Amino acid sequence: MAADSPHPRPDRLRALPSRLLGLASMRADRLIGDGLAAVGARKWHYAVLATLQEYGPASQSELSRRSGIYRSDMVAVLNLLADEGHVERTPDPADRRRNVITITESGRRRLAHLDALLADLQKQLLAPLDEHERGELVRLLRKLTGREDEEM
Amino acid sequence: MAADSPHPRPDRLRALPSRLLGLASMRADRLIGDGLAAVGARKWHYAVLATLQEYGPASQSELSRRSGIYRSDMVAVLNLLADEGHVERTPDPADRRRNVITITESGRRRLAHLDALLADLQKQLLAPLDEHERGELVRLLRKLTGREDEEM
DNA sequence: CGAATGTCAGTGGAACTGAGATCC
DNA sequence: CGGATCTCAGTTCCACTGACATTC
Repeated sequence: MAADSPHPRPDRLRALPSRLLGLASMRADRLIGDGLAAVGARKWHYAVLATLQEYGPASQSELSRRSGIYRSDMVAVLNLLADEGHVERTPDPADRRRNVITITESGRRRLAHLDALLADLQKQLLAPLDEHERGELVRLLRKLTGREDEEM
Repeated sequence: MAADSPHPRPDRLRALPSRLLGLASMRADRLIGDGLAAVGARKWHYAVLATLQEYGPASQSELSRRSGIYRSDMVAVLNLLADEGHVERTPDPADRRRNVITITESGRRRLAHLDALLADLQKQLLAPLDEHERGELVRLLRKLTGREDEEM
């Protein structure tokens, strides 16, 4: 435990915000990823379904911008969601470059299911924090990522 | 928190702690990664050098446990650091399975340099937060990752 | 023409696994 | 012998890039 330098800063690693963020994020990813995998889903599927539900039908590029998924990767995600019947991909008659993506009834049910699951997983994730601290953490993270002014 | 009602609150994605953590972590990774790359370093190199400085010489397994890098990946990191002369890898006479890793003078200088760089990058990362909020964020993250009780 | 769209192939980093050789 | 250590090969996942044909 004894450091060997004349002025040892104890544990610079542990105090590094970037490192703490990485650690916390990795745990969250694991928890959420495992939870979703248990029902055969991935976080991207949830992201797309939720975005569709909240913003309505959209082109693939719009979906990309809104959900943060690259439009190259969006293709595979939509292929899967379409195969499962959670989403419909139809050509846009007004602009033949575009596909219009629409959530289906099956997709809505799937989303509701995932919503409940996600809520439970978030609870597990934030278990070490009390009620006030959870709110604070979310507030700070939103401020940090430049999203504090967006309406909830 | 998460609404699963027929009238969903806008932006469940944006409010998801796991997602905010991921976003913040990704930005931090980018910022720190780019900053370190600008001087030809990677975060693992810093992690290893800092761990050596604070805990003293150690075997590769010990280094792995302390820094969180997998044993398998540690090999490549140490190869690089040894090539650059920042670290010495000598067989342990007491246990010939082990290598004893020691930080060199050059490694100490490198670490000091990276320390200054890292401090600046953390400042940039936390720029959106005021002084008190930065402390709070670190405290909450440490509590979340189960590190709040370790001595600083 | 330039710009946007959907698609596919591929890169690079990081986390992780498995196995083999060596040694306690 | 079981178990730890170092090493290498390889896998999986993710964010990201480049290129291409089509359409506006």
